[in-house]
Amino acid sequence: MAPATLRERARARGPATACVGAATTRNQPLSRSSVLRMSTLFLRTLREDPSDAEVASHRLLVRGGYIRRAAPGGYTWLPLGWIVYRNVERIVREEMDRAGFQEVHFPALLPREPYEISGRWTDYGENVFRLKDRRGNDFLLAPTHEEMFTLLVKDLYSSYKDLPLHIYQIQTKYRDEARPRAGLLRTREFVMKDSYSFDIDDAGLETSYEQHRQAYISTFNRLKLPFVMVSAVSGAMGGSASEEFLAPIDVGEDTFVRCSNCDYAANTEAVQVRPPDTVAFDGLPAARTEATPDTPTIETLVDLVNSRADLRHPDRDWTAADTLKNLVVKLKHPDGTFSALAIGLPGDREVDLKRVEAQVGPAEVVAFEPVDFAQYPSLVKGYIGPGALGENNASGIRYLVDPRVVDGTAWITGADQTGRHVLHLTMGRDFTPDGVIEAAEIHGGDPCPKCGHALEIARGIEIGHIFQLGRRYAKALGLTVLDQNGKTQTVTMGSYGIGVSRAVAAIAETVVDDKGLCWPREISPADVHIVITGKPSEPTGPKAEELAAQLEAAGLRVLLDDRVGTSPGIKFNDAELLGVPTIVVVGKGLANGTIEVKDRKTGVRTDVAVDDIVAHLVDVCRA
RNA sequence: CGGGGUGUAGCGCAGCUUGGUAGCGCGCCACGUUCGGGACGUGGAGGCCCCGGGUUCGAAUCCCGGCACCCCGACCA
Repeated sequence: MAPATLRERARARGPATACVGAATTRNQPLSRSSVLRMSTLFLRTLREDPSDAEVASHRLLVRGGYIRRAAPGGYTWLPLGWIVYRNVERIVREEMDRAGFQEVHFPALLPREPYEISGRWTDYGENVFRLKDRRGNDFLLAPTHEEMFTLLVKDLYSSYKDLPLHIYQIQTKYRDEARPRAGLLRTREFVMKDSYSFDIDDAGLETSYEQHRQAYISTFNRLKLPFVMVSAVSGAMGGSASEEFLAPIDVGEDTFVRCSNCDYAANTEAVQVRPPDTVAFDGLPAARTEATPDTPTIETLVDLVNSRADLRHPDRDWTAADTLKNLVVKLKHPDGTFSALAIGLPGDREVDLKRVEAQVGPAEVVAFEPVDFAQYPSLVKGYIGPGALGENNASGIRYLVDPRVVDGTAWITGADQTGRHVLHLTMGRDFTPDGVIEAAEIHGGDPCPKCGHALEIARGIEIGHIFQLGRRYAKALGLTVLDQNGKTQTVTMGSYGIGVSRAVAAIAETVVDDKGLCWPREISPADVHIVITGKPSEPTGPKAEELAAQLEAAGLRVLLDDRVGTSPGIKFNDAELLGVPTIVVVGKGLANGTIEVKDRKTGVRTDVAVDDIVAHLVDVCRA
């Protein structure tokens, strides 16, 4: 006699493994099996996209019940998400350990002092979460741990014999981001694996850096995360050589260039424009100042000089690239003071503030206001020229120019008088700036600094960053060791980070399709997702239970959709949304002795004989 | 921190212009039917309409002030 209600039927079906204890209303809450059961999993998939999620990883991780937003810039990991997160973390840890790095673990809550000494209590600015203890002492939630690692090594080591040393941690970091966004891609609390290397000399640092580079390459390969290694600038961390690992994905926040011909790739902030050859001054026309009425823009200026016979270029038309645009910005320094900076660049280029800030950091670039002009009477708005700029000229404002401005290049530029411009103003002969700055926007098609072929521009998610920090922190915090000669040496350091929680989102980004996620096997919450279809009275349920137990015994991780009364369409769609790489359907085919195996990624379905199914799946999953 | 958008049931949304019983779809609960691609019927539960002031006999709706979220900039793993 068939059980009367759905619930009784569910109970009647039960798991193949022994049901422990008294009858319950759930299928198997007390079973020791590690099979994940959809009937009891703390999971709710969403039929529709959440309205606040824009990027694919955010949308699908929420829809698939992997994460829930808990706070501005903070997410809760649900059971499936936490499994995925831990898989990623485990891979990172295993790769670090394999490289011979040793894991330690610091507090995230730290006192002010170390950061005060390194200068970052102020340099890090608003991005640090600061708090006070009951006595009013300052603390912070660590945004990164250079200081603590440095102090720890100082605490324990004092000989060159102890070096090199590589230590790392996997830690929750806190940054008070002005704008968290895109789900896990930019949060205020996130997990980072940060490593530090300690060496006695520069050659050692080079070696340590290279070791980390290799460890990162194998880590990202194992995470199945496509990446591009780009030259970078080191920002607030300080230091010299630095490379970023970017997953080339359009929703990423980093813009980078890569050469269409050679292996050059760089963050746009780090691109160094190759200067043209200098030109001898002999025979170059003398500079001349001309009235140029009604030329408020570069465009109108170029039109005017091209249309006036007396100003025309002898061989060709003038273009915006012949003009030298000068603009003034203010630098806001971490201590709250301001200074002015003038930038000169070809008129066909806009200023890329990110590039500027990468070079003036930790100062921030802010707009030069009309009130600021009042302080510099020699600056004529709209007609600022090299004549007024520079530390030795009227304004005294530091003047840096684009690398394309080399000796012998001639420019049309402001004459520091309203309505007047200078033509043929020649660098090195008529003016001398205080230095060079990479401020100009990089355009697709610009020449590669290495080989001269065209650059292309792409976007990426920063998943890793490696730096040669040098001695900045060791010096500030007094980390020294004695060398072979008994002489005190300041240790040189490297710092290396992987965004672990961000990597989960980056991986998700790279594996989405129109149906949902599709995890790399090692990261997936399970190896196989078994879907049971058919009426509860059919043998598909018990057969699937048996299969799940066999697969588990064979070492596979199983997610079993044992929900009763859920229509097959929902189960199929959920399976595709969740993205376990192998989907197994125990259903119709069973009558003919087959079970269907579907590859999530390719969609290819194979009917496999019941007798062969376990061996087949073990093969598929071990492949 | 600038610009734009949105806050109404767990989720997705309508209602607001023109003030008067808070609605729809999905999900959830109960019973029955159904069982290979987001099934059906019947009956239910669930709301500080973001918060605080104001106008009004009466406010989800109008006014003022906040806050939150999302997107684009600015800033960063």
